[in-house]
Amino acid sequence: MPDVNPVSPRFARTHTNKHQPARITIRHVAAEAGVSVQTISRVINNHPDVSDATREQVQQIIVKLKYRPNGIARSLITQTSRTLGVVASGFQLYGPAQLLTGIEREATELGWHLLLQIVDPHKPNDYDRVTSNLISQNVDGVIWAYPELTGERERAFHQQVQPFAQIVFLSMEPIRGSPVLSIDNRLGARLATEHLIRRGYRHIGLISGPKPLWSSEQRKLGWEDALMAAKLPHGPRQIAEGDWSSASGDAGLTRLLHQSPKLDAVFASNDQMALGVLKAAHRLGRKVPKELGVVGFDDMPESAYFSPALTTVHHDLSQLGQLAVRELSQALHAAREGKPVSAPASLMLQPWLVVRESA
Amino acid sequence: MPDVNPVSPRFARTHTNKHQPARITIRHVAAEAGVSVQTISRVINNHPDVSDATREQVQQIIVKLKYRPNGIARSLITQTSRTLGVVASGFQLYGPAQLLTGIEREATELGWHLLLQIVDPHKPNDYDRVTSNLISQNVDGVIWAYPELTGERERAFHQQVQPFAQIVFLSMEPIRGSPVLSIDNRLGARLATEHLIRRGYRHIGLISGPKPLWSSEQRKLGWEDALMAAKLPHGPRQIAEGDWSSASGDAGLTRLLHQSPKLDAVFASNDQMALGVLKAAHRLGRKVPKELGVVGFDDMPESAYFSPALTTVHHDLSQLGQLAVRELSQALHAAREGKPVSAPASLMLQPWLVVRESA
DNA sequence: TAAAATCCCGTGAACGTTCACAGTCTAATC
DNA sequence: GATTAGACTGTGAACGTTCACGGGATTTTA
Repeated sequence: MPDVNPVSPRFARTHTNKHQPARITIRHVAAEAGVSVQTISRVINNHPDVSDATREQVQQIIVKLKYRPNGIARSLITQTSRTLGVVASGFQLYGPAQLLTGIEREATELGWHLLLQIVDPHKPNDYDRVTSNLISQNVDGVIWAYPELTGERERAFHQQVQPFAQIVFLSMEPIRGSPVLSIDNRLGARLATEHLIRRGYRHIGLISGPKPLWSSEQRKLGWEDALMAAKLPHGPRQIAEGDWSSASGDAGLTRLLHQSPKLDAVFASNDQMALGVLKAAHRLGRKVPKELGVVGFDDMPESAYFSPALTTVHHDLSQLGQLAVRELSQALHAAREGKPVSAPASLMLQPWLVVRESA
Repeated sequence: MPDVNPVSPRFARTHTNKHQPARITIRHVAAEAGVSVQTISRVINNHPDVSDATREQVQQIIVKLKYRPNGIARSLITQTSRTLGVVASGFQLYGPAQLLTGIEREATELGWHLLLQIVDPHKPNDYDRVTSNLISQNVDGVIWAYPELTGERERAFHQQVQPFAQIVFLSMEPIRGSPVLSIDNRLGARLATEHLIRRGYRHIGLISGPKPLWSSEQRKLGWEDALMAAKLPHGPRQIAEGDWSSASGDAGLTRLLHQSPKLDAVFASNDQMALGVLKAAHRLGRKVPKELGVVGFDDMPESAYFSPALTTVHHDLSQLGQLAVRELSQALHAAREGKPVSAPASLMLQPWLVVRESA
């Protein structure tokens, strides 16, 4: 625990609410302009039924008084908060961070606010809390970016939230009645493994992600697909489960080489674990790529600067996030205008292989 | 002109949400329980003046009807949204992602919602948009985590938002009237550089972060501090400006060695650029640490797995984020209860050096 | 020229909750 | 037995906005 040394002796700024100036409301503006509140409302919402002269004058007064419409009051009456809920697992890892970046960018672009809800998988009640929060805050739509394998919780969530908000699921198995957008993890893993096979490697191990995640499972399946097609071995002794961290990649390769010494290549389910693999290989004296082929998954910007530069699978999670917001936004606007709403479509983005030095 | 965001370009509110079941309100619960709405309100807010029998019965009905209080209506009357605004630059880089992780964790822990506002430094009007959004959404407090050097925009923001919300600034120069929490970047950089000096390196270059950022500037100053104290050279030819990316670290070292061939060590202002430096050194045939000492800044989890393992400066931005939320939360609660509020204190967290193989 | 349409603006209600206050009933006190 | 205190519950207003509707003045159409 680092020490926390106060730099200045506490700003003693007595901050009593009494000094806070009263908030400027639409009524103040109306009074100042000598018109009704409804007219002000029409101006700030760009409704046509206002004369140019009045509009001009009102706008000046708005600037002068520094009036800002109260979004809360507006939400209450319009029954829409212009907010999207995002359920995610945090953004420390590269993938989730990319995803959120894309979501965030597109959301501000299209004028949506974001209500972030991070789920702690270790707390069993966290799903309830998240569900409650989203409903309480009247979100118009939800992006579920927390991909568990079972789908049970997702279905429960879906059932509870669906009446209030449109939902888009990200990176998980298909769910009845709601669209799912995702990367084709299975294809990506297959491409990676096929590349290793083409390069002549014959005993190809897998460092998988955490078991309960759908993306982990899919990448494992892709690895199996390739090995089965090539009639190469793919038993449980060739698999080590990691947790996405470099440390787990290092430990994984160590264990794998111990279990099956003939191993000559590894597909790591993300780049950070691949980095751990490179490190372990170096320590154990296995030259990459000569004696050990390594392929990762993610294509983080850093991967090109590993030694040796990492061959990996590129995918664009930021784009996936953008698409999710766009689809959701379109569906919501359509719903608002009473159009027959076609829910957002499911889709899968295709990853591709980036060949560098490690295989 | 403040951004007066319209709710939507004229929508025909057919409002035939025929498919959507009407929302369950506090009135439904009251009717079902045969009591007044006020009693329901008291139950959901844990007010004491309710008999145990009534409370029990009401709670059952709440569960039965799946009633969720409408946070928007509540915010309107209580004049508090239980929301903190976070102004940041995105979370693609390690530092900001760590910071947001800490903020996020502590916020959910203490029951605050987060309204994320990402500023695009290239759009000049983005500050106005962010300010408007924060005020419109009635945030109770703001964490400003976007550290520019000038402080001009921050001061303008401070002036506009201060009447409505308590503000905490992160990682920037002190601002009159609001607390600033930060890492001691200057100290960290000095520690890094002093270590290089102790190890016998004499021509020590700097890969800096982007100019306009306060943290970049501070790290540069720390580097200068150490070199000046040791009476070693520290001219502009020893500095290359990067953009935090590995690519810029690579390019930076290349340029630096070109400008001053006697260079025998580099302090990179973050670990990702340090990775680029390691790569460039490898390509140019300079052995690390023998012929070139390298120290980074951040201590990302991956840095221990670089080759060679990176000597770097450790700091805990996640903790900084947590502290920011905690301070803010305390100040806001005190203010709510009408106590004389001492605004959150400014403080600086101390980083420390982690010695590995690269220096 | 009368009727209809258009433009512009205002009025009262509503969204779903909490606040301030006013009550009623029972138990305790003098 | 009257008074007081305490426990519990209800009433009407308010938060700041938009909605549905109404209506007068002006212009267009029949």
